[in-house]
Amino acid sequence: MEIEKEIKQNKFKDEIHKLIVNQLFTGKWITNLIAKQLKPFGITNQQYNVLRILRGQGNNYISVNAISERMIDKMSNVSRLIDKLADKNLVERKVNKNDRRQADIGINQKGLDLVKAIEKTEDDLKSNFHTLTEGEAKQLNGLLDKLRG
Amino acid sequence: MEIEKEIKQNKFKDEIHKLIVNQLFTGKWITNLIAKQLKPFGITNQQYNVLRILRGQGNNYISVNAISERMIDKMSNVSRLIDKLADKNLVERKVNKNDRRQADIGINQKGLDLVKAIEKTEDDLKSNFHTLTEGEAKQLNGLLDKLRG
DNA sequence: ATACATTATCTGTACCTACATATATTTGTA
DNA sequence: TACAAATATATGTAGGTACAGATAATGTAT
Repeated sequence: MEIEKEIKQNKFKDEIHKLIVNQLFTGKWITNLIAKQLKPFGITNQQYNVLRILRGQGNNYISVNAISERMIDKMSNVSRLIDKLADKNLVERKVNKNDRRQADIGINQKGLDLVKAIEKTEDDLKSNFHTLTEGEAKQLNGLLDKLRG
Repeated sequence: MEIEKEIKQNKFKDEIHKLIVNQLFTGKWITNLIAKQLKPFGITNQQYNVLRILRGQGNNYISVNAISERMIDKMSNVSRLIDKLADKNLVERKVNKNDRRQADIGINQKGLDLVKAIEKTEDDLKSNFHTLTEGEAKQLNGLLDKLRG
């Protein structure tokens, strides 16, 4: 649906203003789709983002900082996200031997199993995105990259 | 910058997966730009969204529900946002005479002055978006609308 | 070796979000 | 008219965000 109808605004000052609103709205739309996907698994978007980052590291533990740098939302409070994941017994945390300030984090088997289970529902999520052709998706990716400069 | 570099991920499963991440990241990027713009004025993104909606209604008061329908983030808790705006003396709230369940909200002079002051900083915000031509912005808007179906 | 800056993480606080539930009022209907 | 359903808003709670500041360990310049 056109953004004008989504928020009942029939006129924008200019194309940039419309783009800002459209972009925010669409980001929110996707966030909500993912939240719904994750809800049955008792996990939040940010927690899932952390788990996937950790899985991407294989058996290596990585620092809180390294996780931050890889997150979609860099401003997430990773310390407390890790607390939550540790409470749920999905990740392990240990003090780095060379630098005792640093906490190294790794995903455990339970965490890996959870990510795998969630990934089985990926098709459901992706079905929301079949409105675009592969070419259009590429074009959109290019424009977003260009937008951010 | 390419999304791959922004989050240090060198490969996505497919174009859709990349698009999801890119879209979320870009939404967050804009949200943060706006938050920075608003910070000196002591107001949050959602509060600003409500104030602009109210200003768009001229001298008419509108219901909490009507505000929700016009918000970028429909899930915002408008009741409590209005509480905050009323505490800051930027809006007025009165019970609807025909339907006493309904709260009608309107912006006052102080609120209008604040919106006006913030709008004077719009050029700063927009300067972040000059990476795209007018045509590309239009194209991007079209793709976003199409994405959501 | 000591003092000072830097770095990595954690904690405190105010605000926002998502969802469930509560309260008050109005509407529809037997 | 009475009463259940629907509607409009408000509240409670768990989690997340943004930012400031605390804590502890490490690095560096003298």
